[in-house]
Amino acid sequence: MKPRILCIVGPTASGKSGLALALAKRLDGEIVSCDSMQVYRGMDIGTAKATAAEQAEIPHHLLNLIEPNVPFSAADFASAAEIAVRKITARGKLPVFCGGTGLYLDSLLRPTAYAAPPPDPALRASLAAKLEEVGAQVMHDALAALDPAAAASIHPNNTKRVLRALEICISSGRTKSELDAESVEGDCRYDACVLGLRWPRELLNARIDVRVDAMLDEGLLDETARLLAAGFLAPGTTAGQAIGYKELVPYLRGEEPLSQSVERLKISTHRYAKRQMTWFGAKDYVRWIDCADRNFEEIVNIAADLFIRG
RNA sequence: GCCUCUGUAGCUCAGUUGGUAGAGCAGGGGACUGAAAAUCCCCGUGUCGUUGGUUCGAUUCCGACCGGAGGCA
Repeated sequence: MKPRILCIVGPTASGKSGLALALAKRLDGEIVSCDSMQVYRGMDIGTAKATAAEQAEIPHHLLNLIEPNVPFSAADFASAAEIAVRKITARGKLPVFCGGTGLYLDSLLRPTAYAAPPPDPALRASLAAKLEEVGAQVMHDALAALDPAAAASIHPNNTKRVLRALEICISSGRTKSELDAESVEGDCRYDACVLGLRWPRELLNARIDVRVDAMLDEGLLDETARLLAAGFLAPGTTAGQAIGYKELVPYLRGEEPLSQSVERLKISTHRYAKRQMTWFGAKDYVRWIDCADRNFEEIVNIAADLFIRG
């Protein structure tokens, strides 16, 4: 018998955290964050991390695991999440996953999809150097020679993926497309109920704008300045790619007015939300709840009902 | 008041030696199998400020007018 888990997904600012908290209370659960940025310490306001008060009410897992300059991957998430689920279910509680990092949830729901070898930092660095030297097209041609199927599905400009596929071929001696073919749908260790929160685009963007302003009121600029001073916002670092910080750096450096930085932050977040909707929208394991014209109580009831009925 | 520059996509601007126009950003759609808040792909008709004139044909040249910026008084 697979353990049951509940997962709340959706774009940023869709209300996942509030819903997860309410459901955890109602269903006797504990929350597991499914968010690539909330694992980092010191990134609180900008990642909309659960507050201390919320964490005191309901236990939260997978927050504040590491410093912002430490790499973390989907597979790291999957193994940490399995440990968290074991602990939670051992106490007789329900694991309630909550977060917008689709790849991380995928790594949990489809574990064999991550059977490829882990990243090899030295190999990765040498491939990156090679890319600098010969250009994207030559790297893509090299992949086409080793793994034509993978090359056909990856655009030459998408160098991150081209390099990852090359890395898999070189370090495992097998092709990425072979390994992909071995991954099976429905191999999840859990009996997962995945609920997605959906909003019309304009309403969601308006919610995002309100939330960005609220984050600024809560001290996002100070938080950003702290990360900047600690050297965590350099391009290429993990924190340096988090939305909510990199957009404010030009203002903190005196290069542009605050209003302009804030505008860019809102726009980046709109675009991010759109990518999340595209990702989750393509997943057939998500059951959607339309949030427009419904109050919080109704949404909680609908979600609880969907979970209880299975 | 006079002179100069300027008015082209939601924004910033290219451009057409006269044959009705294209980039970046924004916006829309999509992909994603160990970096994912990342990375990448596709999508551009807009009274070319208004109005007369020249012309087979004007957004392009000329005039007037209306905005905007600067200069001289």
